[in-house]
Amino acid sequence: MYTKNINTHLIEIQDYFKAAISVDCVIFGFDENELKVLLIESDLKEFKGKWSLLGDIMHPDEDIETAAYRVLRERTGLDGVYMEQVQAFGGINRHPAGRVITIAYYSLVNIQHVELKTHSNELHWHAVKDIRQMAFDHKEILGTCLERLQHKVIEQPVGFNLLPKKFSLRELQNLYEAILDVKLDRRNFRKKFFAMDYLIDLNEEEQEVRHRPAKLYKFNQEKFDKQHKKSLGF
Amino acid sequence: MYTKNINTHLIEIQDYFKAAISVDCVIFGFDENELKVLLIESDLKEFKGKWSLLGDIMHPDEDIETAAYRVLRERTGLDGVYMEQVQAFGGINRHPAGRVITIAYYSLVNIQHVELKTHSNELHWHAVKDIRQMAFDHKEILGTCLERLQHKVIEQPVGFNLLPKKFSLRELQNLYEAILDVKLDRRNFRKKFFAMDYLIDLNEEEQEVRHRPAKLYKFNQEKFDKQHKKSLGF
DNA sequence: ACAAAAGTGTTTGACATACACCCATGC
DNA sequence: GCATGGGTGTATGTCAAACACTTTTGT
Repeated sequence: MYTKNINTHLIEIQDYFKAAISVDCVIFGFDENELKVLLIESDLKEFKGKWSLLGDIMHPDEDIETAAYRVLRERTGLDGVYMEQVQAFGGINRHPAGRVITIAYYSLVNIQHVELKTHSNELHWHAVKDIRQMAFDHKEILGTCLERLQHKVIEQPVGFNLLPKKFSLRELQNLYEAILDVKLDRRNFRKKFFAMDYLIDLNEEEQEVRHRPAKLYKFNQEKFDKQHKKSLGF
Repeated sequence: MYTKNINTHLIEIQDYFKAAISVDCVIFGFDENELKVLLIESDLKEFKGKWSLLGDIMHPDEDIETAAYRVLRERTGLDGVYMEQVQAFGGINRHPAGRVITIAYYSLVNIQHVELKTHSNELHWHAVKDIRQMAFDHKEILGTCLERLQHKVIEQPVGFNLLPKKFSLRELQNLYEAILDVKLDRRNFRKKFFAMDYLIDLNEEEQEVRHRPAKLYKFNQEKFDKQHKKSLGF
């Protein structure tokens, strides 16, 4: 028995250059105390009326991550935001047009910074927990990305990317409760974040609330980056 | 500005079906108290004498995971072993033959069960920590897979897949020390595993050691599966 | 008897959990 | 003054870390 191997035998490859690669972006936002995701209405007849992730075919001259950032930029106008590759999805019949393998990314954006392009009125933010059906295998992709985010957010303070620069501890807690779908104890939550020591007290307060205003903080990104570099052994 | 989107606009896709998808398997084994990985010598002129992961082009009629299992089976004769997708690698020039996106998997095998095929004398087990250079971007892929394994092994007891059915606690500890590249306290390690309660005492002992023989255990896979199902909400 | 590794318990500190009251503001 | 959420501390349990001596076997 002879085993073909792309890494050792080149000649036979050309027959195989027939697949398409796409990227699909799970763009998370946070608003009204809910985790949201940006979706577009599919206009494929196969998925009429269903919602779809934002994706595109990867161009021949860009690498995968570049394609994912391009999709994000084209749809939200944002650049340089938090993004992480999750995994590839490649079921044989996942796309009606042929064999399309998609690489899923999720990104965390400040929903206030997103200005939906005027030509994109078919774009909408959806509460993640209310989503029932989606086009393609996008429900599965969304589920996998959400799980990854849940894991990530308890390991590293990436949640700040979903918040405005200035935020109260209540907002931060609401965020974590929305992502993890749990209720958290307020005092213990505060203790944990103060102990982490990534919060900078801005000596400002909430405005226009009809109760005692909360103090505002910002995330100490520089300190986090520095400490994280260290832990990576640089 | 108009944004092409594979999920909504089909007509333009055909131009893009020109990429190849491959799978690359990081096949981990454990022997002589070292974490090993199964590699093949590359015979591409570009990578003469360099070592390469085991991979192959995905066939048009199989999904990605099937392709990965096929590579594993063809190279090791093994089936149904532990495997996990890690992520896609798709740098523009990562493959000399053209645009090849590869999906990386790692798998954990009992190295004693692997019978290297006779036609595969170019296959060798390498100690992970001794590997310097590899063909393609395989060093990066290996590194990413190792990190994923390190994460996984502290969350779930997947390490058993690397050991013989019967093992001593010393072997188990050596395994964890090799994977995580740390020294562990023997008493705390034993405590932790006994507390997990996934070890079945076989009432057998090591043979032919020139010191007090250790007791042998096996992993209670059924119990683990049952508890894990529960935690997934089934 | 000696070498070599197996086996075992206790103490300590750190961290997560649970829980209730006073405070500042707008109305 | 009342409704609303902001802000705080303590007690308890759980878990990880540190640490040294006895036991069993082969030679």
